[in-house]
Amino acid sequence: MTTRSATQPAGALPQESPPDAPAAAAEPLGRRERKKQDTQRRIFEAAEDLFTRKGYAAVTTQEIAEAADIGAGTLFRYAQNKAELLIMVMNERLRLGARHGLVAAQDGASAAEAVVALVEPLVQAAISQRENTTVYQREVLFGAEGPHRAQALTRIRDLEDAVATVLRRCVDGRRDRTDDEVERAATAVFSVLYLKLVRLELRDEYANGVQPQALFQELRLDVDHLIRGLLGTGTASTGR
Amino acid sequence: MTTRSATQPAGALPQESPPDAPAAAAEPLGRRERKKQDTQRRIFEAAEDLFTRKGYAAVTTQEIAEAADIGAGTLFRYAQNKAELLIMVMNERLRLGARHGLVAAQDGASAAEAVVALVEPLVQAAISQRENTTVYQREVLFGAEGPHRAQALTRIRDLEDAVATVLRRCVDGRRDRTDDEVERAATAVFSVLYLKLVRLELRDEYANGVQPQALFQELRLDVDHLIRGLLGTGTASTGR
DNA sequence: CAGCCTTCCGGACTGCGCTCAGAAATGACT
DNA sequence: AGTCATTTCTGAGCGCAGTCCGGAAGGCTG
Repeated sequence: MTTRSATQPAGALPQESPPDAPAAAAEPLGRRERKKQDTQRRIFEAAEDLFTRKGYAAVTTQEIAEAADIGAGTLFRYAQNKAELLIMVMNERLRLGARHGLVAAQDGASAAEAVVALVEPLVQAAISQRENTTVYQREVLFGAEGPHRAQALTRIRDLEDAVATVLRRCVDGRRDRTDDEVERAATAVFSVLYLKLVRLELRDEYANGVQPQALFQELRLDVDHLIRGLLGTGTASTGR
Repeated sequence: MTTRSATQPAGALPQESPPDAPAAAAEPLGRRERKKQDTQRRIFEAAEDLFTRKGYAAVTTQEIAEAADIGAGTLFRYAQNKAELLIMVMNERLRLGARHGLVAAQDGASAAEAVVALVEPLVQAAISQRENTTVYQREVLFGAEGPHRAQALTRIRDLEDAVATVLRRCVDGRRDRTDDEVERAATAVFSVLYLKLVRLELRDEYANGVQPQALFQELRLDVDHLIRGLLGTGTASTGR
């Protein structure tokens, strides 16, 4: 009763070019499959363009369907709902930023900087596309199930793991903390960052135009404090 | 362009019986005002009943209007949107639980227990009315502006302050932490609690039927770790 | 009570996300 | 090519949140 079994519409996301497909001929895609992928691509491009230009709320699913040159009903065979279209687009955007984040985290001077570097793509998105990012977070947290949302959740979990890794580097050699403690701390760090971002986005009710620099500084401070707590006082400024 | 000035529909919430109204006669309410308050009350009761019995999604604004015996359009002169109706109801429910929470926090054995006691009403609501609570949190975080949501935000802020107070009691005498540090810690504690709650509510996708006991235990552990961090290692089990 | 202004009410209406029953396309098999 | 089963597409239609404007009802003054 619950659930979609393994019958998800599958693909749907701009594939990470699988190095080599299993045995079967390299190009045995029937007309059907090709058409489907093409439609998928057109939908993605239409959604990306419209959402970016006009913002989530101002875009209707009709518009997207028309821009993708398909019927209004067809759209919903490729996405469970409007929100999933945005999640799809944002996932891709964040994926592109993620690599940079991971690299930056490697040579972040302090642990705090490393952690902040990890979430930088999200922060950048939050600054440059406030509305879409807000909706993205809302829907990832509270939206209906769907393949793209599931992927977003996976990405979040990965981010958390990455934070844990950074923290583990800090802890190593200092005093032995259990893995449990480190993971708890990672969750704490991430929770604070995430909610801070959300609050910030909502702040346009109070003050508009956030200073990116100030924001990053803020985040770094918060993380620093948390890490200091984890290490049991003392400065955390020498990360790795 | 932004905004509602001070022209909010005012009242709207089951008043905390103001001890004595300013000078002007005790009962100078014109028929109009009386009718308005009555309508307000009927809307509140209708919304409370329907949301509780059927759950947010299954209730239509039409239904509420009919149950309150008013026109469909009239409803929206008393609430900005459907979500505000739920927020209104939940605010009241949480307000009733809040007092108990504050008392429990006073004589909580450990600081962790005190903090958990503060959020107990929310947790209880989350357990007994999962759907409504989820919507409540979603709308408080991401919903459109409105008087009831504003009040919910205030309540959240108060809760955070209460947490800070508890923490301050812990810190007192141990080592001097700046207020800034304490407030940061309070925000951290609260963020973790809040997100944990949210995640838990969403977990019905994975596992249903949460054990209240286990949940509270979980929360207590988390808070304990955070406090230990703040205190700079050592047990935090002796709160006040 | 009579007139007038303001405030409030209500239900037809709009717009949008999403569905569904039927049409069309595709490919496998004669 | 012709038939048929299956997958995919489609757009008219539905339900619902929220709007709008014509009209009713309260409160004031004389």
